[in-house]
Amino acid sequence: MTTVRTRVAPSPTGDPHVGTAYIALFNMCFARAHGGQFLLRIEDTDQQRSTPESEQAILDSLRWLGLTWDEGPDVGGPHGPYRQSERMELYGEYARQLVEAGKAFVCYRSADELEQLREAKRESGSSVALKFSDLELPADEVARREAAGEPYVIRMMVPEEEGACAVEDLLRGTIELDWGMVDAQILLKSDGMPTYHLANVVDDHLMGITHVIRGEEWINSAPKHKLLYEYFGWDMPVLCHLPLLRNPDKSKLSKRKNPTSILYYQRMGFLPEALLNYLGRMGWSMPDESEKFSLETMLDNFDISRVSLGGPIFDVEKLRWLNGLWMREDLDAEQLADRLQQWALNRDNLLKVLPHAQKRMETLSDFAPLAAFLVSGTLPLGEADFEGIKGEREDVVRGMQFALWKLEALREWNRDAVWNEMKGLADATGVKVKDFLAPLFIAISGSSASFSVVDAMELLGPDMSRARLRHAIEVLGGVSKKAAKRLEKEFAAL
RNA sequence: GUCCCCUUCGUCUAGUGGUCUAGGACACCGCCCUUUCACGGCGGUAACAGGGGUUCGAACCCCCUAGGGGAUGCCA
Repeated sequence: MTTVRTRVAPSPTGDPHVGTAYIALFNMCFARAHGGQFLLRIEDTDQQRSTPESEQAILDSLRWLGLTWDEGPDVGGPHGPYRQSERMELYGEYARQLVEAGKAFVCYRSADELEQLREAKRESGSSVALKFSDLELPADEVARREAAGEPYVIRMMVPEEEGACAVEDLLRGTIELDWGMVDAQILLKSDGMPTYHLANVVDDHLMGITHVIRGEEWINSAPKHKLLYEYFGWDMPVLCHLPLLRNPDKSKLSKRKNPTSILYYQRMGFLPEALLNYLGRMGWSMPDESEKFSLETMLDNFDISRVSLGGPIFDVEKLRWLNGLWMREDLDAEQLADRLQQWALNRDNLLKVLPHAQKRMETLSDFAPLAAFLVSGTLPLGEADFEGIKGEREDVVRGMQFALWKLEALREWNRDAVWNEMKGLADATGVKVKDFLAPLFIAISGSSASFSVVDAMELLGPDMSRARLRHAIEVLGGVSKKAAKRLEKEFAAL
């Protein structure tokens, strides 16, 4: 039986990434096309990242898109069968098993030492991979550190002699990777949790995974995984690496340069079926090259060999066109009315907005212009909109860029948290809060007369708020690469 | 730096040795429809990264070069 799974890693801010949905979609299609199972696995070896909320957000987003998965031995998530302590025990056991078999070793090296070792390797011009022979400490030193209770990790043994590891990829054929580039990968971190590499191999074995379909960024670690399968004596699943979604500048799709959160597209008013359809067109085509197709149609026609290997650029323009097609062709007026209500014009949403609007209304009709910015996507801003703002343009842009960076790092999105960040920035840069907020007003609401900007940001949510700031910065001429570097330094110094 | 992957219009792609003076879609431009704007219809501009092979024949196979991306973490 074909069994595939997608590993879902929550981002630090909990945004469900379109790249995750992309990989999940292809996993699901592959599994279904082979009459197999499609499982989801939430990655939670890092407790900092993975909270019940961030896990839930991702599952909800995937469900919103219309993806479905099977209940496997472990689908992860906040109520998954393995909790942290159990996971520690499980992976710890496998790691110790390898140590006993001489396939892994305990390493007491400190971060500083590692830094020095790598530096020395770099200077000597040889490859930078750290092997057992580089890391090995004299027995008495090991004993000393052990007695002192110093933290240690478990690393895997890797071949030290010249040679290459041949890895089979479903789409690319055989790939040869030099062992010289592979270092003694940490399997178990000093906190007792496994790294991706160990968890990945162990989980996949336990889940009975037969095919691994993942992003191209994993090709280089395939030798480690292959070796682990050999060490454990397990069958290795078939590997298949999908191309990476790209920004317009061709770099790996990142939120710094592009909205990447599914929530953003949701709030922007894209239909889930259109977004999924678009993702299905990234690197893949229907046999008849049709542009618009449902998930069901994709499933019926799925053939992994129709994946093209060049990294596709995520083009919002084409997504918009496709979304328009879906709205025109697949929804009648009744259904469109329902969609609009679900999307924003529902009672809950109105009740959230009204407390801010009511004071500013004299007639019911005042509502629409007042709230328009909340149901808009990208605001039609121009440089002229910022003319009334005090200060040099350069300083205004800097302030907004700083605000954007602060907001990108913000874990919890609410009025007070946003306010604290903004107030903190204003104080740190020696600008009056009022003046600091003025351009943000324009960026967020398109006008200087509106709800308090922090209230507006709370209502708008993190993704749309950040996107508007980004847009405003662009409108004001943007930040060049050089300037960005300088600003980053200044920002770090705050 | 080193290793790996990738390379067809600006973008998404079709193409798996002859049917390719390279097809479709988005975007752009023009025309038609229309009281406006959209939608829709019709048409247009626009690509095989470069160089060597192999072959009767190469977008397709091989090699080199270039460009892009990724990896090089106690992140995934």
